[in-house]
Amino acid sequence: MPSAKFKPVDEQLAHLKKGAAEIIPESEMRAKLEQSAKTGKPLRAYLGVDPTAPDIHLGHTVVLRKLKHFQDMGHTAIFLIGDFSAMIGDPTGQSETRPPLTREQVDANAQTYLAQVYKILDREKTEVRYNSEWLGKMSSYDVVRLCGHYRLARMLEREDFRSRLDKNLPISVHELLYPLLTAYDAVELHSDVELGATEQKFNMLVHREIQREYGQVPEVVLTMPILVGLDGERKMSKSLGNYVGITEAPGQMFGKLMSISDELMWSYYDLLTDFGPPVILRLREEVRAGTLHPMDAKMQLAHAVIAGFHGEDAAKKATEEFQRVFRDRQAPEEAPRHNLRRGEPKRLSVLLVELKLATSRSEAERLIKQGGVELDGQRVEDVKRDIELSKPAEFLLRAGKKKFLRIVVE
RNA sequence: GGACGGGUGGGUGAGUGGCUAAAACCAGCAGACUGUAAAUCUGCCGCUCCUUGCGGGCUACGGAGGUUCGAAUCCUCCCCCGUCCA
Repeated sequence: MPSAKFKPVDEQLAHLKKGAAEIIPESEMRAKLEQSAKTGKPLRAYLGVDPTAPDIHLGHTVVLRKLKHFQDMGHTAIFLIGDFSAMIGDPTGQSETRPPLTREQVDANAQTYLAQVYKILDREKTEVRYNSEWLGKMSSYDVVRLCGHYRLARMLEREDFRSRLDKNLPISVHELLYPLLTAYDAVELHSDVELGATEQKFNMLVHREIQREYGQVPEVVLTMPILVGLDGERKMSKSLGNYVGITEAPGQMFGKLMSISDELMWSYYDLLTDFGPPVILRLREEVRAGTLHPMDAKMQLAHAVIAGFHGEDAAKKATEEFQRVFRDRQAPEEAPRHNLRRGEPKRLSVLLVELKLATSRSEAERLIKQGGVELDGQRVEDVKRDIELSKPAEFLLRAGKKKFLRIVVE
């Protein structure tokens, strides 16, 4: 007899599968959902993060959004901050040993993280835990005992370890501990489901086995694909500069999202919006058939993503602004203002540098030569153009496609 | 500790005495085109000065010296990185 508390199992499962790379094993996921429906007991789903980077970008939100799905369906979402394990360093995907973080770095990162996480998760319903709570208390004996539950050969099955071993690259012994310690998180949390990016798959599979060793029913592992960055090639990451930060201004986000390739937008639809698979499929069909312009599809995507972080109004405004500036090539509604004092006429190229619209005078002149500078909508042709600053005036300065400044001479 | 290989512009990476501000590719920027800041094409892509020119000056090939009319290129010492051996 299904509880009124939860939606039908099939519906839940379909929702959870959206965008997911793998559910391991899917049959157990279904069984757990059925069990929970029967008993009225929510599932405990958790996501563990290493607070290694202070800022969250869209790439991180993929898996957070999945956790939110569990939350929305009435299950318990646990956000686990790996403050202890981060000090050890996850070897995943690292070609070399990562330097451990200090306590201070970890704490600071954790705080910024949480503040941003609540843009997606419901603060009231989220159980936040820190794994130092239990890992910090373990004795050497406890650790040794934990290690006794896993075999070296199994550990070395992991691709990263294997390839490093093959290539004679160093593997620190403590790196082997990482999956085991985080496995203990799963034990401690009595988790039913663990979420993670595909690169976490190995770790999470170890977690299952350790849970079994500790007499628990193993969790189901749900992996999400890695979000490809704006360049369309590499994973989204801050260090590669191909990211959209979730605290960025709506206009900024819109522009960045519009700059992704037409092909990439479909995976963004999948991983970053709540559009259902049938809807996305239909959009895709329409674009292919030529009845929907790819630009429109992309604007809709940008709108949806931005609405999630900044609200419907801001998203709408960003959309209109984009159309105005880039599609219709008009001046933005509100360009940032900049006041200038009256004075001697000034060389435009010098002014551009002072206003930080160009980094050097050479660059400023280059920009003018290439026709990238406009004054009140008039392209500037003359590199030696001087700007009159002797009396009060106001004009709109445009440098390149994206930079506008309303200059006020007082 | 030993042997060998290597350090070039934001990145990869060519260049082994002048024609090299330094190939090529990527990234970045601009223009054109498109109802996109997609795609594509073209151009630009160290700094600076002016008379904006296939113009002048300065800075640049790990660091410091040296050889030379002239060095990223040759020599000396130093620093750093990688691979293999112990």
